[in-house]
Amino acid sequence: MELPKRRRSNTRARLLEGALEVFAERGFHGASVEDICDRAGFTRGAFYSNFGSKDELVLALFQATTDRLLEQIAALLPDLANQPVTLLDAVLGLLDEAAPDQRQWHLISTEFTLHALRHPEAAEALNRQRAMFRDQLTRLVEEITKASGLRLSVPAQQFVRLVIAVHEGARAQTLLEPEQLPAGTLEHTFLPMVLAAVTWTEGD
Amino acid sequence: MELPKRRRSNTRARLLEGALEVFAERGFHGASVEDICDRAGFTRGAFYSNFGSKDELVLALFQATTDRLLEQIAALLPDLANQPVTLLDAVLGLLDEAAPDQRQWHLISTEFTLHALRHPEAAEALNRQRAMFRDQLTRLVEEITKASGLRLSVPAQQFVRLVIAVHEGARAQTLLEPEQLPAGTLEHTFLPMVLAAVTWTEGD
DNA sequence: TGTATTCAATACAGAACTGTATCCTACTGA
DNA sequence: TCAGTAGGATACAGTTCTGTATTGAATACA
Repeated sequence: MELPKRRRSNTRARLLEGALEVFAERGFHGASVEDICDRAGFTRGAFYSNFGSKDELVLALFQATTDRLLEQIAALLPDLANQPVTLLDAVLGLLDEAAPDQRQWHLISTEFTLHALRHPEAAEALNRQRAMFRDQLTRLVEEITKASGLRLSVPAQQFVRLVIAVHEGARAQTLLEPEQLPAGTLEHTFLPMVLAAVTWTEGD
Repeated sequence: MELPKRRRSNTRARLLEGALEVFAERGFHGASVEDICDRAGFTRGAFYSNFGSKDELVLALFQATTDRLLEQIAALLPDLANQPVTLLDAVLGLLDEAAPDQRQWHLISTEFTLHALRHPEAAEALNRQRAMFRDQLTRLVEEITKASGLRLSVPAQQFVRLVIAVHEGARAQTLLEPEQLPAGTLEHTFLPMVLAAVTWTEGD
């Protein structure tokens, strides 16, 4: 059973790209459907033959963004787990490389988060995504600790939550004051201390 | 020289209150001037005799919110510095008590932050406010450490930045998943480790 | 008491945005 | 080559929002 062959079209994808940019610039509510279409080089007609409404686009955009993020993580994981990098470098490197454009990613994901805090059904979707994300990181942490014969005195999941919290909190500060707080400063200054405190060598 | 006596009116203040609520519910762009007026119990006429535009209101709201926050901190500081609480309890307690409604405060301050990331002039104002806020916390940290004969191996300012980052990052996670991550978990689990690592007793 | 002033309500004009209905073009496959 | 169709463009109607002009009521002050 074959799927019906559909005409090749990247309109949808280009609209999503445009939306990503415009949302980052003006926020969800600040971006009109027309803004998005202009950016993508289409008219609103194209929009409405691909999406039912802006809300539907937001959902699709979120899904697409999530998929890409998880893909990128999946691609990065094997390297990180095998290369001789420290646990923290692996985790922090992943956080950075998975989202190349820190600024845009921060704007978009923060928008998503605000949206989710106001709309329970969006929160569910976001939480699922974030849970998958954390799970990936948690697995990475577990693999690396196991490989190097280390043990953690707290659940790896909890440690990952901390790393994410520090990373996101620090990122906001860095984006606001790039001069005063270069990217990664807080993470690299303080997380090693935490790691040292929760880690001990097997057989102790 | 006396200021000209003006008729007593709290319309402006009530509009600001309404705006705070509506912004928290729908975000800046999502809230129309009419929404705000409805919430405050006025018509748009009242709005436009008090503010020139929504942007002007946003600025005023930010200023008012900032003033109140700094006032509240100033009121809390003396108690905290003198009472026999630990350094971390003092700092974390301040962060919590200064903003009673965590959810609303998070929504509003995150909105402000997004706005600032898109508008340099707003970023300046926000950065000034955050700098004052950090300075207050830094002073608190310095007073407490000095009083208890402790020293820090990192600048107090840097430590404060970390606490804020963890607090804000953790708050986002907690608001999204209150069950999975009760408020304060990450802070109270990990920050003591950091503090232990950067602290030593005078005369060592 | 009467006049001036302040400020919120009302009424209105114009702009922006959304969503739909229709048209047009280019590709598809027989 | 020629219907059929997918899908983007165009045109339009309705709604919502903003900002201004005017009105009216309450207050301050002479």
